[in-house]
Amino acid sequence: MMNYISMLKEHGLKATFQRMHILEVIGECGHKDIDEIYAEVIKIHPSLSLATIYKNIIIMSQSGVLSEVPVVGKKSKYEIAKSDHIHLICTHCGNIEDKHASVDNENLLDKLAASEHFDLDKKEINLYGVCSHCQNIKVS
Amino acid sequence: MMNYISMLKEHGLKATFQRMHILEVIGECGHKDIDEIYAEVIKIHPSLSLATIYKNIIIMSQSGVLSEVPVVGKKSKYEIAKSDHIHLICTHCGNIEDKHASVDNENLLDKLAASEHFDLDKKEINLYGVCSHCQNIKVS
DNA sequence: CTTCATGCAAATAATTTGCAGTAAG
DNA sequence: CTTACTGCAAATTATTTGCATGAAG
Repeated sequence: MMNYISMLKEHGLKATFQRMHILEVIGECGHKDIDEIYAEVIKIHPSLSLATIYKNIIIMSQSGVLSEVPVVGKKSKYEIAKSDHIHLICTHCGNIEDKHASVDNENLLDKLAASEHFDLDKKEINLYGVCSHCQNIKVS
Repeated sequence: MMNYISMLKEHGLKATFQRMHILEVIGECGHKDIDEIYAEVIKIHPSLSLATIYKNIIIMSQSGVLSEVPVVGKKSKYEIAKSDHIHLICTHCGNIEDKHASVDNENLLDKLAASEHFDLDKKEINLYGVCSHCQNIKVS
């Protein structure tokens, strides 16, 4: 269980109930877009406005509390910021699963960037396909 | 020089002047978003409407003529569809450069997907950072 | 206290749609 | 010819903003 209060304060943001609720939803549900986050959050905090969601998703992404996962053909999803990893994105159900990259793999990308004199900040590896769960649904 | 006419027909789309102009702009300029594509296209075809750009970007992406490159914090860019490759995305100037992945690297991702019983369709590897060009600008 | 965050409503921007007219095959 | 495509304007959806109020530190 993460401590969202200190996470926010370390990034210079006040720990409001609204932010806590947004982080709790994202922390539990994984990768969700703005509308999904809003739909979940108002269940536990009905008066929270959509404008506040927008403002906070933006400021928390910029300050490094959240990270944005842009997805082909969909609205961006958001997750609690963490070390680089691979997203397995199901193009059938839209579900996203995290996979931590092998060191070998990361090194290759680091080397590529270094050889290009590219000051690498973030590696985004998104794998699109159909998850095993959806393959079963399709068959039946 | 690619043949956009046959490219469109192979995907079941009529080869209109509008589509040809959109493809020419994307082919020459590389990765551009909707607004940039529109701004370029009306230079050579002033009557082409923004709605037509939208309709065509969508249908050409769905049919596999174009592919969408979603970018953190920005509107998606579009490129002529080609084999999987790595994008070096400069977070300073926004420029995107293509790099073809080493076979070693691709295999690792293939294996990861296979071990998860994930029916892999598209590998998206986006490297975000500052390109060598922008590093020089920042220093000066 | 003092500053920053919220919530509303209103403004703006982005995208989609319907449909009559046109062009492609 | 026939079907698909375009362009316009209108509708819809998405996102941002200003400002008075309220909460956090």
